[in-house]
Amino acid sequence: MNFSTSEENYLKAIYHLQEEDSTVTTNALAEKLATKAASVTDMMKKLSAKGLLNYTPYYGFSLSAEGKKIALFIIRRHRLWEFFLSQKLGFSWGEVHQLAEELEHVSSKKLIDRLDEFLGFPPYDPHGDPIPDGKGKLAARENFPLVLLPINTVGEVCQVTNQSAEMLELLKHKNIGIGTRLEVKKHFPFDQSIELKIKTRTVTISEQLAKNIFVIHE
Amino acid sequence: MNFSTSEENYLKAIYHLQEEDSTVTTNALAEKLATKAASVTDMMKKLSAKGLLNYTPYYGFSLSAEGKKIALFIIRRHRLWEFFLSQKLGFSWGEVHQLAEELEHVSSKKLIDRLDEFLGFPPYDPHGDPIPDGKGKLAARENFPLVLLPINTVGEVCQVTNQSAEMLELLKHKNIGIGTRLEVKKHFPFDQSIELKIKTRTVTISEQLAKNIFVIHE
DNA sequence: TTAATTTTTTAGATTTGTCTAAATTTTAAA
DNA sequence: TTTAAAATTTAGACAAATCTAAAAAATTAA
Repeated sequence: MNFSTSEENYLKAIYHLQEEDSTVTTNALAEKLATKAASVTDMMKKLSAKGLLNYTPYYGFSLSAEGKKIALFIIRRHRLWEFFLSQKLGFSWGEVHQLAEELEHVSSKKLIDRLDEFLGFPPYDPHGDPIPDGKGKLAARENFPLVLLPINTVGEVCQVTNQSAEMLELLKHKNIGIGTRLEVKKHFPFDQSIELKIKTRTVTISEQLAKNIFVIHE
Repeated sequence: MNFSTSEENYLKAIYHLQEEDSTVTTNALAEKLATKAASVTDMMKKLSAKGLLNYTPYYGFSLSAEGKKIALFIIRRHRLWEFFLSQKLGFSWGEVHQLAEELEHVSSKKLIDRLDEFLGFPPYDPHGDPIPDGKGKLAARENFPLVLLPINTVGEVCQVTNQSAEMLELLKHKNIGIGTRLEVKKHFPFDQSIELKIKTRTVTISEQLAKNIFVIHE
């Protein structure tokens, strides 16, 4: 089945709100979509009639199994485009979201599967959010060495191997610790050093150091 | 200014019809867009009010300078996406058009300029049609050696250098002559030989031969 | 547990793009 | 040059998605 841009935006928004609360209210959704409660009710009836929602008037709604499946495919499209924009076209972290909002509504499954392949089946988007695979499955959140974090992508430091005093001194000097959120800005091929952005600071670290820092996407 | 998908489709269709006839009729446009004459008239009033058309009721219309400029930018988006789909995602000549129809309506100028750069500023799309540059200029139609024709791209043989009897014999055998339309399917890195599609046939030619065949896009 | 407040839904209007059917204008034919 | 045919426009209706204002239901507070 095929859905309008508006229907897709509603499904996606409901999915995201459900991550926090399993049942979503009319007002919460209206705020998220920058629209009015009355408009939400209208759309809920429509999506409900299509079997994408469990909806009890006055008591909120949640995605049906089918609705959730569709939402995940929309999110898949969104995050793959974000990855493309960031990695291939060099857009910054902040710019990709808005553009992906538009691209995500081009719904050809074949296009998205080819794009996925072209990008090397990335498990996370530049914001660190997992990208549903061709079957709608989300990658489990795993940690991996900082050197594998793609350009323009955000990670959170979760582990540091090699706890020598020398290394800890260096980390402290650069103000990097467990929980630090950092974004990879550049890889220098000459020495494999990496330029990071931490909040507003720009920091360069050696390959040796990067290999010992583990991050999770976030 | 920003335009709806529908307005963009009308502008593009008028541009293409104008290539054949400088003034476009209501019925011709209705047929091209698979819609009704009455709908066309409605839209003509709207585009006319926006200054994109020269419109005399009952006497057809043509794009204003501004309308033409916008049409060229839509065509730029369309053809760049076609090139991307063909060259990067491996879609065939026949598949790219429909997908590009959807992608072309994502209108961020920055996105398209970055895509253009990423693709290496291609002057022609896979159908051989020229891609307007960032200023809306179309490449002049030039001939170049077959070896430079990108994968999944159509060219028309327009010149054959080295007119030795041996070469002409080979060309005749492969049924290639001036005016032959061919599509490049594959480059084999091992010997630089090229696999072509000519109508429904698949033909392989050597690098040596390909260097002597000149084509124009289209 | 009743009244006040908040949330949600309904009713009716609006905009965009489309349609059919009727009216108008132009073009072609007798 | 008048009439018939074809093309175009107008008028009025409809579907999708939205809005405001009013009504209905649920929640909270006295």
